[in-house]
Amino acid sequence: MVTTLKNDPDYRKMLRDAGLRVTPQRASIITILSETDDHPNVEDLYEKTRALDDTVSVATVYRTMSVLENAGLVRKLVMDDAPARYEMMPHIDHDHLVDLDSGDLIEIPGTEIAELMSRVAAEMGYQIVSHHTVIRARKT
Amino acid sequence: MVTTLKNDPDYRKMLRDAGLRVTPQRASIITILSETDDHPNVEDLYEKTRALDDTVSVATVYRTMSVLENAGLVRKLVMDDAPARYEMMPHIDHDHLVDLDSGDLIEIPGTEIAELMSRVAAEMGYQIVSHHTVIRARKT
DNA sequence: TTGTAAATGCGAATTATTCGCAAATGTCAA
DNA sequence: TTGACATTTGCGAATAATTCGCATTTACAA
Repeated sequence: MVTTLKNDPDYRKMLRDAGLRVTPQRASIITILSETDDHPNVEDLYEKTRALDDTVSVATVYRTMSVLENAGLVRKLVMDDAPARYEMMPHIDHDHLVDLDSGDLIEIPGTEIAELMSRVAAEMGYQIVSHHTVIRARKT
Repeated sequence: MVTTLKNDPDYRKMLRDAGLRVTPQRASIITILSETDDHPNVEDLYEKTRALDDTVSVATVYRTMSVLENAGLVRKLVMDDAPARYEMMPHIDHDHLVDLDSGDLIEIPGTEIAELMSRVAAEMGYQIVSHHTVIRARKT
């Protein structure tokens, strides 16, 4: 069973531009990840994608995330004590905060932090490729 | 073989204040971690500690890092694709940058980034417990 | 000094992730 | 349109980091 994919206008181009083949599995996975507004881990992603396209395997989800991360299309959020989570690379950058009581992962709006990091890195003679910031915090 | 420990004036007090027992294994591990200026992972730490005190086991190194992290005495640096690394909680906060070409982990001097994060978190109604920032970058 | 909860070592278990390989398939050039 | 061929895939086995279970030891408060 492979239901029709909601038409993401760009995923084919995105893949092509990155020199990657457009496979049905990649299309399904990207569709799911794009339509999700939380930050799924591989297991979440695998289950949701399966409901749409039962030709995907867990290994392919892992491989796809890895390949898309290298292409700069996906961001991996490395957690302290839980499997990694993923999001489509946002056009407007943001960081992440884990609410230690609820376990929720919240996006921090605004680009201030990323901008400051770039500036500081530049002062040290570096250009940022990616940054993983996870702030662990509690409501005051 | 347990050679004499270099006398760290405070580790006993640190542990006591955190409600933790002072064991020889903890003393050895803390001594090693305090005297190291790089950011060892558990394996590094285990090997170096062993040379000083062969009563420690890997499991205890893991447990000690976990317990000290919860007590706020040690910071865990979660890496993207490598085992976690550790440092004694610095008095002056700093962030970390991985040089993607050399693999080196470099400390970013200055507290600007941490201060900005606190401010932004405060605006969202949160108080930061800890933050793990690893910037991946390349020399320009 | 002693009773007891906490900490330890050992090795087995768990969990996330990667890998090897044979089969399938996307793409590009003719 | 058709091959040719490198890429990608599924599967299950392998690996690597970390945690756990349990019997034994030990720190330390009383």
